[in-house]
Amino acid sequence: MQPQIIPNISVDCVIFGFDFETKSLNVLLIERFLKADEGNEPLVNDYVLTGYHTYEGETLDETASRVLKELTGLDNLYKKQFKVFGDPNRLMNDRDIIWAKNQNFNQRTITIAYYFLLQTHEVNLRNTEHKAQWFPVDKLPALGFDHKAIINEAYADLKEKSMYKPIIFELLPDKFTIKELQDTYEAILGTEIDNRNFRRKLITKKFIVKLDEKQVGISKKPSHLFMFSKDIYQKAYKENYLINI
Amino acid sequence: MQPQIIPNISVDCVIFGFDFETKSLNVLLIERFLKADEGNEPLVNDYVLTGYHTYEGETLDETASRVLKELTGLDNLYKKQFKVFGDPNRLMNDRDIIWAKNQNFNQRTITIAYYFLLQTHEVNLRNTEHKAQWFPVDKLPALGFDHKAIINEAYADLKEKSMYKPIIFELLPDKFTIKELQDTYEAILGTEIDNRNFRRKLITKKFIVKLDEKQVGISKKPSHLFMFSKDIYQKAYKENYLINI
DNA sequence: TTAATAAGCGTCATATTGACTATTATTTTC
DNA sequence: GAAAATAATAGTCAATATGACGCTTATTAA
Repeated sequence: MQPQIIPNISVDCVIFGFDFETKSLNVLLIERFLKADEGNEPLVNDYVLTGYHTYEGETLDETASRVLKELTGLDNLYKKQFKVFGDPNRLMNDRDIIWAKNQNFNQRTITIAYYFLLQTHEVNLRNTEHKAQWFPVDKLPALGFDHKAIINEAYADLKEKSMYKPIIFELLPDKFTIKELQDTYEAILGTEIDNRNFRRKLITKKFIVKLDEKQVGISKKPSHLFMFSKDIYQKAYKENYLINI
Repeated sequence: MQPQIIPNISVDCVIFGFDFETKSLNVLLIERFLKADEGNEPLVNDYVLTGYHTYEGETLDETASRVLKELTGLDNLYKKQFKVFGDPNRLMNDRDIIWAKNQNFNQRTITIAYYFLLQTHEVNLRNTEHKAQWFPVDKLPALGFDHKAIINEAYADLKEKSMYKPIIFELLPDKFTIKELQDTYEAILGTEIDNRNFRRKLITKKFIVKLDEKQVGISKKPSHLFMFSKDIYQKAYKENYLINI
């Protein structure tokens, strides 16, 4: 028996993936398609975030994790509930009205938006029944509902947090090079960073731990691998309130 | 005619006020009271945040502003939607069940939590029809529902933001002394700060503007007054992405 | 063997910080 | 009206961090 959904409350998930090939911060979107009656243009043909209604008896965090798992098969990713979108007319552009009519929903719906962080290669797109695809966060396709706004707010939050919290490591593999770390920062912040100063600054942090390993299978000089120690970070910053406005 | 409420969605407001007399960050709470049938102990006698259901046709931000205005008469304060509380059993302790029965609501309700920032003396408590009262954020009374958790999350968010954003000025009068600014930081962060280093650090910021005015009606050496220039701040930080983990 | 390339080390001037000492401008008290 | 008390404000000094660079080294491809 299907669990009962709460019709006016949903969760939408912005799935951010960092792609090390293209050094691009991407968002995972699914296709929304509705064929026209005759041989005309499709009525709806755009992309949306993955999301679904909350079930009775389920927490919002559980809804978000369930929705993520259904699309990607993944669990235990960094998850952040960052904002609620509840404007009365948030589902009111033309395509959305056609879509809503087709899907038989017409109530005002409030959506709790989450974002998740991972690397694009962690997701096997062929496994998904939806047509899911990665898009660079700065080259998004036409989006349904208010999902463009949701993505932009998620990105703004991620950008801000990445400047003062070690959230960026959620986008990196466990073992990474300083250059990869820098690439990720540059992609998120949209800036160029001097490589030598960046190295110095990061390598001197105690929570960036140098491993006894080097990159393999790389042409050019192979780089050392590092890891992020959450433990050391938390110990160091527990009692350390600094004003930095 | 009354607007229609959305029964399973509400907004709760954490109203933070800084009290310069006691140098304490306070929260404005309203009394929740339900008399017992006989001369017994009251059935419910604790405090809650102010909050109410969203109306159809109203944005969540509008709900929050409306609720704030009803309690305090105030408008245009700093407002932050910081988290949603939607656990299925969030209203399930004994007193809450009694209260819910008395008020005829029993549905799962999801609440969107906001916090507001102001100075305690801006609110005239005698004007309010509810029994509203300020409590220091670290000395809260017995609270109904999950409101203790909501306040703690709001405080954690405020604390974090105050370290890297100029949010603290929302708790201060337009014209303030450096000592008042320091007191506010110390109260929020719960730390002691060296007065001389703090002065130097803040006074050298271009967005802290020294006025041609001094405190009046004070014994001891009167201090200069300063103001915060949002304009200067925003211009300076628009293009200035710094990693500070 | 050499060229090419990215990794990684070093330098220098300037700015910021943390920990203190000292001075100044007020009001209250004697 | 002088002295004491108190808070505001200025200044010092060593250590550390930053921004803007130049240079060396390890590796693979040619």
